[in-house]
Amino acid sequence: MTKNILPELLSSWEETYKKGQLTLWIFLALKDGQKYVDEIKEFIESKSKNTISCEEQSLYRNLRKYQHIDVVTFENKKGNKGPDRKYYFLTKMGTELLEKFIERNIELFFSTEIKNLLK
Amino acid sequence: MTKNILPELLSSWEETYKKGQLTLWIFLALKDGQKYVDEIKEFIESKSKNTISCEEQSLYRNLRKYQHIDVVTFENKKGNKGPDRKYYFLTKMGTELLEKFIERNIELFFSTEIKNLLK
DNA sequence: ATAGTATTATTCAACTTGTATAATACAAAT
DNA sequence: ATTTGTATTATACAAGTTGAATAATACTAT
Repeated sequence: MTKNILPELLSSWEETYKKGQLTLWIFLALKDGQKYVDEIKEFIESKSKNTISCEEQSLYRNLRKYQHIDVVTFENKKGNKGPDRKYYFLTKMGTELLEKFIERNIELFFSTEIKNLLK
Repeated sequence: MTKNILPELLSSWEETYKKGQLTLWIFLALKDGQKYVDEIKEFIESKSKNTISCEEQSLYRNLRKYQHIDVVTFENKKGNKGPDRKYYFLTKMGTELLEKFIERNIELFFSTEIKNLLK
């Protein structure tokens, strides 16, 4: 009786696949409207139908990186509890960056040829 | 006069974004029919409209990895010149793996919600 | 012999995520 | 005043991938 290793393979593949997509998801979340970390996480997981999950640490790291290069910035707001929340949003450059990225990949996202490959 | 760093940001982002997608592209290439490395490379670059480029070394490494776990295998064939070419194709498990991956991500690929986000 | 094609292997740099751990800050409840 | 819970920042390591460079091998055709 041989062990079925497909589920392991699949999850390890998906873990790798996810890498690098997080930035796109974060940007989409912020394009949708300013959000703080918890909301970004929730946005990504629900919109991706739980295909993309992410640790908050990854979000913080990612957001910090893009703050440093003036792609993302934030605004303090009071939450229900605890200290102020940082509501992140895209800067002008961030918006342009996202647009350029989408523009460059639009064929990839929507091409019927790709769809056929996936069928 | 400030330097426009958008192109740099974009290409560095895309480099990261690409990581992890290569496996999917290789599998799609092999699903399309058995191919040797040069053909796989050409397939990926043309089908992705040059959005995804890849070094042959990456293909070899990737293929080797999946050979070891019985997801990909090959068949020797003579080329026009040089030594035999290895024509790679998916094993039964490889085919199942690809199907499971697509099945799990199908909503992500085709969801109209995602499309709207990208608009 | 020589040149060209195809493959395998190793190493380093660069990057990202997951995970763990720790520290800080502040608000509200007790 | 102390404790609890929330939100954030920081650091470090493991694991994984690609790009790039380099080297070696094998085989064919000229």
